[in-house]
Amino acid sequence: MGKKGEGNRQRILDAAENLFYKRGYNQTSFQNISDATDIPRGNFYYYFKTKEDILNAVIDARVVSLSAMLSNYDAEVPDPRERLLMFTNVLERDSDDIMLSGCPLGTLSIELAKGDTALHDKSKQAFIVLCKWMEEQFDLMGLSNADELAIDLVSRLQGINVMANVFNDAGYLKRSHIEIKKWINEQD
Amino acid sequence: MGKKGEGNRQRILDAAENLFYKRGYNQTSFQNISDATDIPRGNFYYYFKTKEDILNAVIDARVVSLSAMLSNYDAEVPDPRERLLMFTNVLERDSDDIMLSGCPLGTLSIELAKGDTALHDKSKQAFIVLCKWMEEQFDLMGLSNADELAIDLVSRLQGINVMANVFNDAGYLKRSHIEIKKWINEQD
DNA sequence: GTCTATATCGAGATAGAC
DNA sequence: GTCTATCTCGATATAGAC
Repeated sequence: MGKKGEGNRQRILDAAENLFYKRGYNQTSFQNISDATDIPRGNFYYYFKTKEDILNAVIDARVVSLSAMLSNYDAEVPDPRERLLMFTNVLERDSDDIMLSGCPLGTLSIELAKGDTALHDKSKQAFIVLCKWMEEQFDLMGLSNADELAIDLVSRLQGINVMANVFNDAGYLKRSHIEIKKWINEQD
Repeated sequence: MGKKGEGNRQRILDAAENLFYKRGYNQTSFQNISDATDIPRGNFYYYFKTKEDILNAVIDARVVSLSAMLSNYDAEVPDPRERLLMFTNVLERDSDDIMLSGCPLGTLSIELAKGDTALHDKSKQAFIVLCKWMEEQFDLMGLSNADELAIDLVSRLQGINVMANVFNDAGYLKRSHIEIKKWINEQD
């Protein structure tokens, strides 16, 4: 048999991650998560003390999965510039979701910035991981202002995601990704 | 004597505009607006049929005030490039609010994108006004791809605002505004 | 571990007195 | 026009049976 409970915990986490993204954290109810998992509301409290606990666990899971993805690039792709280009390509793959719901990291952090400070701070973690990784890549490319380039790249990507979300414009998204990749190739 | 009621309507609108920005639309209650205005909850329904009606009126007011601001630039500043630089300077003036609560237009649209479609569509209106105006300025500057430049500029500004909001970083905000103004001056 | 029933609260909205 | 009292609903959270 084994740990069936951990399976339930993971299912709650997966459903919450998706719903927090598609509906927003505050607009996602336990009922929504229950409907998506067929796990009754009351059962959630066996795995998580509060709704905030679920959010913290979701962010932890995101940090882990993002870190794993980036480590994978480090292992599979020798050239740091190629790694950055590959990251941009992944965003292209998710462009439908981004047009509908924006950037998973950005929209969550923006939502939480308007509420509790502790949750907003927590949401920064994924951004910090991403920025640090990009800084490493620019550093490996021998660029002196790697920290500024990293935040500039994330900033550009966030801007693109916001506009894609506001206007639901696929053409703009496609064009911008080309521009971003051009920009990455120009840095030296 | 005159229309005291319209004064109340305006006070509700002003308080709602501020609270929707600082707390988010969904996280702002009638009680919050009541506390801010000293107008009892029940009275709101004399001026607005629903909470969505208040939001629609807030967005209408923003469109009017943004249009007025831009028309004022058109009247006061002859050079279109100077107008764009002046717009950027205004954002600099609001940088404390942006670090705390993000871009008033962007964060609202992002929040509404996760819910009702009609409200999200409504929230685009301010963006459309802004993009059109910027397009006009680039057009007056004799640039052929004015439409793309306009959305690129808004995109860059949105990215900056997101990062400033996520990281509460004043230094980044200041540096980015310089870069943006450099970019505006480079376009020809 | 799992599930049902329920407590408690605050939300948007309404009715009607003044 | 203004204000109070109240309705209804859905939210998070808890208690306790199985």
